[in-house]
Amino acid sequence: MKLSTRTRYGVRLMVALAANYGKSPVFLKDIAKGENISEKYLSLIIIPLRAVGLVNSIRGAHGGYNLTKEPSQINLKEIVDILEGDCTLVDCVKNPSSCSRVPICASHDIWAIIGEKISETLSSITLDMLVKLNQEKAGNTIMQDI
Amino acid sequence: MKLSTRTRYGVRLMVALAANYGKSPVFLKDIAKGENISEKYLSLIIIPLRAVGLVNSIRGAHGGYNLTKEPSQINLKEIVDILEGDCTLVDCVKNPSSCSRVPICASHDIWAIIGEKISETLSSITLDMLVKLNQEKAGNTIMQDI
DNA sequence: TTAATTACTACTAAACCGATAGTATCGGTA
DNA sequence: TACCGATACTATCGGTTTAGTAGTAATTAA
Repeated sequence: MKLSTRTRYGVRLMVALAANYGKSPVFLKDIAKGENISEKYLSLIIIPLRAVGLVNSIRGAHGGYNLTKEPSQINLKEIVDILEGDCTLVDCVKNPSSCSRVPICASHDIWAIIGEKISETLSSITLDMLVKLNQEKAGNTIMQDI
Repeated sequence: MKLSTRTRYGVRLMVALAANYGKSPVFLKDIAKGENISEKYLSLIIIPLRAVGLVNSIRGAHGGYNLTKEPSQINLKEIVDILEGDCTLVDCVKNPSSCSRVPICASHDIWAIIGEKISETLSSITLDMLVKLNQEKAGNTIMQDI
């Protein structure tokens, strides 16, 4: 039940974009450096995020990426759904016809309930919350350093 | 973030054992037939469940398996923890030293919170609840058939 | 025209996963 | 004691997925 590296990186990428919201476009190169992630790999991860309209890209010199919406209007479920496929723990929740046991299987119902809980929690967390949390943690770290 | 087949099968295995609690030991062969799962594969899955003391085994002719506790005393988190390793979405929650970014990473905190939610929900669901739910679903199916 | 940047396609090495196979061991029973 | 039915253990395998790399094309500001 682990999240893929793709999703983890994708969330950090989106948080980095959120931290820059309202400013000029960000180069993927800079995010890659800041997050210590391969730029090439990030450039693959951002494709579906752009395709679905969460991210806007500008090609060419002085190009870069921007969020298309305010960070408070983008929640984690949107990102996980895109990068992970969905927020369910078993295939038969999203696609009941994939298993003939669904009508008689109690576990199916349980996995569906837990998937709902996960979705609710992810939906309630927006990018601006993550940006703030990052700032707080950075502040605490500095305080600790002093 | 999908559950492994191992975990899904393991839960169904435990529910089948729970449905038989208090009776004579069950042959894995019979559970395999009832759940339509390879007996050999189930025999691998049950090893860690036995090792941790959730299941008791009797070898030899007329052997079989039994739960060691009442179904109401066994919850899903125990089973998932054993078969899946843990109930966390990312490694750095269970093992913070696996990532140097943990002290400054907001996503880490978020994944930890969601993992907590999942754990709580799994803990609240016991095997006897699943047995009852199975019985209800079986009843409904029969009603539909008539 | 050049340099910087995104866009796209292909590939690969390694890990993981579901499952199978075969043998060993145990224990009740005839 | 010999046999049969069951669990216990170890090894292996093929397929899929995953994380990541490589190279080239397209775009645009200067």
